Amino acid sequence: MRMSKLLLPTLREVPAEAEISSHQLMLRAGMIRRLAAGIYSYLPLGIRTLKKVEEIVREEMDRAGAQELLMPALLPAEAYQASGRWEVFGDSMFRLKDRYDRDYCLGPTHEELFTQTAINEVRSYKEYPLTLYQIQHKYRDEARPRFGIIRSREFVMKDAYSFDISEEGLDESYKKMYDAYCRIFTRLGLDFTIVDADSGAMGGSGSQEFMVKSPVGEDGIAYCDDCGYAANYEKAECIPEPKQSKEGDFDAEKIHTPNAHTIEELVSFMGAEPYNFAKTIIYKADDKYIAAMVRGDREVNEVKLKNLVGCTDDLELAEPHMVRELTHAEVGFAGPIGLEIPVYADKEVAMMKNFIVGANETDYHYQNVNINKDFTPAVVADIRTIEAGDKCPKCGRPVKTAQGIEVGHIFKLGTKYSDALGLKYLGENGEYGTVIMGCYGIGVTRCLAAAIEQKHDDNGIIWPAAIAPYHASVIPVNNKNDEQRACAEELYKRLADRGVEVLLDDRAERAGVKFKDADLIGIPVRIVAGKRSADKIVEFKLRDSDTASEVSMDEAVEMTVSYLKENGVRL
RNA sequence: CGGGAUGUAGCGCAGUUUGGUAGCGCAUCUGGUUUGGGACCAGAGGGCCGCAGGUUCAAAUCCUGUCAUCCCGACCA
Repeated sequence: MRMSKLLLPTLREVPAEAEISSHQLMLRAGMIRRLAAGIYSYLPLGIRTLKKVEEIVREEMDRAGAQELLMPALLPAEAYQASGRWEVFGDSMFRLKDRYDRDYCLGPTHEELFTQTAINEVRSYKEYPLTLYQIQHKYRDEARPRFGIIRSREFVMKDAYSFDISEEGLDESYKKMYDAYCRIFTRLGLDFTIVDADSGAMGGSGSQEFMVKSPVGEDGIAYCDDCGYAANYEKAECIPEPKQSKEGDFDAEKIHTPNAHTIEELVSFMGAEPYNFAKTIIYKADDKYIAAMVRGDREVNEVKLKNLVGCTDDLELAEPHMVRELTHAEVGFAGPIGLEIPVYADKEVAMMKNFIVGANETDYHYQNVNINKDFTPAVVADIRTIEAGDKCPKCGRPVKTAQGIEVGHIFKLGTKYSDALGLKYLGENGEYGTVIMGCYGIGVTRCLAAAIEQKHDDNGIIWPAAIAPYHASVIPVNNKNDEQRACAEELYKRLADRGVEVLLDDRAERAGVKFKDADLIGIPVRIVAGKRSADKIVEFKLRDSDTASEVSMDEAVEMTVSYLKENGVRL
């Protein structure tokens, strides 16, 4: 491709709308443009990269035995009404009506449609197992789109669904997808971590997420370098770690703590440590109210608590007026003693002695409180969020924590949708059985952002060769110099003949501009035709390296080809 | 949905406090000089100052409303 003809509107300055590196760089590199909040157009460079990711996903899904099909993105309401998700999705579903006032939506995910397809098209046990997938646009009216294409309202997802007639079959289908995902993300050049994830209200017997570690990731993960354990915060089991308590038998004693609402304020007011306190937090779980207790230096994990309580709808902090009504005190002075709602205490709280809690009276706390003497929790369980340095639940060594971008999620669904929609197979003895499903997603567009977040520098993107929009860039330093131009043209042709996707920067720009753009858009190989062009000596440089070498044109071609092949490019 | 911020040329911003001809840098176009890391000189084009009301002789500027965008939080199969 001649860059003089390429629609490549690079930006020198960082658009004000972009906060994180990948978003800034995708805008500056002329890959995407924002049309509305969370809705993006893909310019030539962007769609080129996106297609490369899609193609790798497609190849590996096909290799794993999955079959591609394509569902509509525009869906009638009935598709979701039978499963109940027309209501469940709530505001996050884009809804619309046709001219006859019938309800439609833009598909946020397609479990129902694939299940329905199996119902319509498959009858016999002989036709299972079956795994189907599509690469399709998804629509979710996110409460808060952000970070460019990392959380957008329209995005490309590969979603696959497996159908089996036994649990063992599901395990096999799941494993195939797991392996395919490993190959996909490896080929994409992503450094990923697989974590155990919460199955949550979906039930099911297992779920894992593929994460790219990044400070801008929206999910917290805990991992252990020693034994390989990895889980997201919702799933990571916390091993209680007793902290030194005040020993001895004391009676609970009310103390005056004016204006001390938070642990920090209490710590400075009383001169105690955060772990001498137990926080009591009032939650609203569906229509009930409950109290959660964790040690003062810990945080409640709301997903764990939600699963424990078994609430189906939302678990959220209680409104301040309800806190006042339930505790008879201002927010910040809640405690377990005399509280009339169930208390869910973290395991660590159960190990504490003579600790400090709110007194359910404004400006008062109790000290020397002891569990089962001064109050009895309804449930003792793991409800806190794991922290760096906590014991690894598998090997006991300290875990590390990181933020991760979720690029893939695989899930054993079980029979949730086949039960709801009536997906059965006819078995070999004429009996009916319920089909067991799995679902498997990859955030295709998100992978682009993850790759950029993972590898870039001050000058721009550093693409993994396998998904770079072009493999190589040939730059004649001075476009008006006939020898340089001829050398670049020849190199351009020879690389293209070898199957290399090559850009020729034939623009009437100064060398500096061409170098800056090549770096910004992250082309892996750069070959410069400069002063020695007459002798067919050119400069070879990799984007991911700061050294350049002068080589013959022949060598430059071979070096390019072998570099690309070594990095997963099929020429 | 709660909190905060911002809307002025394609992009980045100043101007708003104290109302009085709409500016700067980059980008774009023309001519010339340059040519190995975002050149220089000269010239040119480009604006419903987010939108709608209101106050005023006069509104980018003051008032009211509204819309949009971004950030923090809540939410996220």
